[in-house]
Order: sequence, then C-alpha cells, then structure tokens
Amino acid sequence: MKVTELAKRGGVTAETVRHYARERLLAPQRHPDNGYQLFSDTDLERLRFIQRARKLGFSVAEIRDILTHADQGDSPCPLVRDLLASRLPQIRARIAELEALAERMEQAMESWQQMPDGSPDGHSVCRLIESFPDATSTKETP
Amino acid sequence: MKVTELAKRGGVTAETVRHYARERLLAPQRHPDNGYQLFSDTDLERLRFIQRARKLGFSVAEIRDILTHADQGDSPCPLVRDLLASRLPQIRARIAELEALAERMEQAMESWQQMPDGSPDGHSVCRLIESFPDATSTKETP
DNA sequence: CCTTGACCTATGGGTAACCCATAGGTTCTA
DNA sequence: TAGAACCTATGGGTTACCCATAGGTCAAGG
Repeated sequence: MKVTELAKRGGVTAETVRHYARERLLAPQRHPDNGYQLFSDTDLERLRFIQRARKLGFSVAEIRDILTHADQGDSPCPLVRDLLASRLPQIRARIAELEALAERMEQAMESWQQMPDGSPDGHSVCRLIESFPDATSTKETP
Repeated sequence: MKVTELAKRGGVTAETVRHYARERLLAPQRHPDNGYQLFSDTDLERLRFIQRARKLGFSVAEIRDILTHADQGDSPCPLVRDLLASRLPQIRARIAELEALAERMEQAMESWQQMPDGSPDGHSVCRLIESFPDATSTKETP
C-alpha cells in the first residue's frame, strides 16, 4: 500500500507517515519504476505500535531506538521500562510547573478585577503586569 | 550599558537579551563607531517587565504586541486581560492532557510489574507497549 | 606598545513533531 | 484524454532560546 492508504488505516495524516519514514521508524520498500514508498501489513502493525508508544509519552527518537533494538532481535523491554520510569517524574514536574503558572494567572486575573486600565507613562507599561512580583525564580515554557 | 551588563542586571543570559532585541522587544541605540547595542535604564525596566509577563505565560510575540501598544500611547491593559483570559483554559487543558498521560504511564508501569521481557518476534516488538489500547483518541506533545 | 582576555557583531544551525507550500512526475477514473 | 488524486523531494514555519563560528573592539597589565 502507498502512503495515503497506510495513513488512513492508521488514523494519521500522510505527512505523519512520511515523517516516520524520513525518521526511519518505517522502512518501506520502493517501487522500482516510480520510487513510490510501498508499505506492508507489517508496517501497519509498526505504525500502530508507534501510536501506542506515542500515547505513552515516548518521543519519536526513543521509539526509533526501541524499534532498532527489536529489529536486531534484542528485547527492547528493559529500555522501555527505563525510559518510562525516567520520563514520568519529568511529566510530573511539568504538571507542577503548569499548575503554578495557572495559579499565578488566576491570582492575577482576580487582583486585576478592581484595577483600572491605566495609560502608559514613561515609567509604566501596564500596571496590571507590573503589580506582579519580579522573576529571579522559576522558568516557564508554556 | 552593553548587552552583558543589561543581562546581568536583569538576571538573564546575554543571548536572551540579544534575542529580545532581535525580536524588537528592546530597541537599544547603537554606538555610532562600533555598532554595539547600548541599553538605557528604561530598557532595564522594560526587560523586567518582559520577565514578569513571561512568568504570567505571555509569549514573546504577545509581549511585543503589548509593548507596541504602550509605545503608541494606547493602554495595553484590555489586551492583557483578554490574552490572559483566553490562555488560562488552554493551560488547564494542557494540564489535563499531561495528567492523563501520567495516568497512562503509571497504569502501564504497574501492569508491567508482573510481565516478563519478551523477545521480539515477527509480529511483536514489545508486548509491554502492545498490551496497551490503540490510539484513535487524544494527542500528546510532551 | 602590545598582548590577552573579555566583550561585541552577524550568521546560521539545532531543538520536537509535525504541517504546509512548491514544482513536477504518476496513476486512476469518467 | 483530461482532470482528480496521488506521489516525490526540498525547504520553510512553529517556540524561545542556546551554541558555534569568524572576525572586530576594548580595557588593563607587563
């Protein structure tokens, strides 16, 4: 099957399939005449595997490692366990970061309720924002 | 003052200062002889404003809009309120997404406790991952 | 005076996982 | 046989920076 058909069967876009092929998560054959990528049913299984792994938080690079292990006959399972165990606390930390951010946002909106919309002068851009504590602490990447 | 001094006073890296200048959040003068960027105390205030805004979850592009408004004498405050109000539910959604991810990860690790590390055969890459429900639902971007 | 180290500049590439546009070739269907 | 729907490779965009490079500038000490 060609790109679009695999994509439909796997429930992803054709671009995603091409992306995985470029990243060597999928290694389709090539039609000798026209260079089209030809995928097998095994590739469809592989794509579904990738989906599950993505849903568990694995990155594309990690999934490539997992698949490479498996393709060489090594069990990827210890790697999988390790990756998940080390990723989970990172996710928890990210959640805590975002919760702190949401907290700050809510506090801001609340305390802004009774503040007027000032006009900027030479020293102030927006008193709403300036009413907040300065940085020198945590970092954000929303 | 030059890049490094402003960076130190603002508690950011010199690269960050240059980044903000490139993105026109800061508009330093140029030394006519050597082309060095020269920042004033007002730029330092501006940098601190940027820090506060970042900490409230505003993107660099949004902060540029806010500052542009203020530079033109318009009050950026209504914009600021709107941005924050529309961003907050997105952050909440993101948190929910990550919590669902963490949940899946924990469920996986738990149910994997008593599973062995199988070797890959032609149909299975890693039964740990394959023991999980297939996608066709939410998306992740950890 | 000259060297050294700390600074400055602009440019371009990297990050993650795709999405989109382009230009041009191919296949299917009416 | 034309047009639709597909395919290819390439390159640029997303976010907020970080880093490397090559080359110019400056202050201080010997």
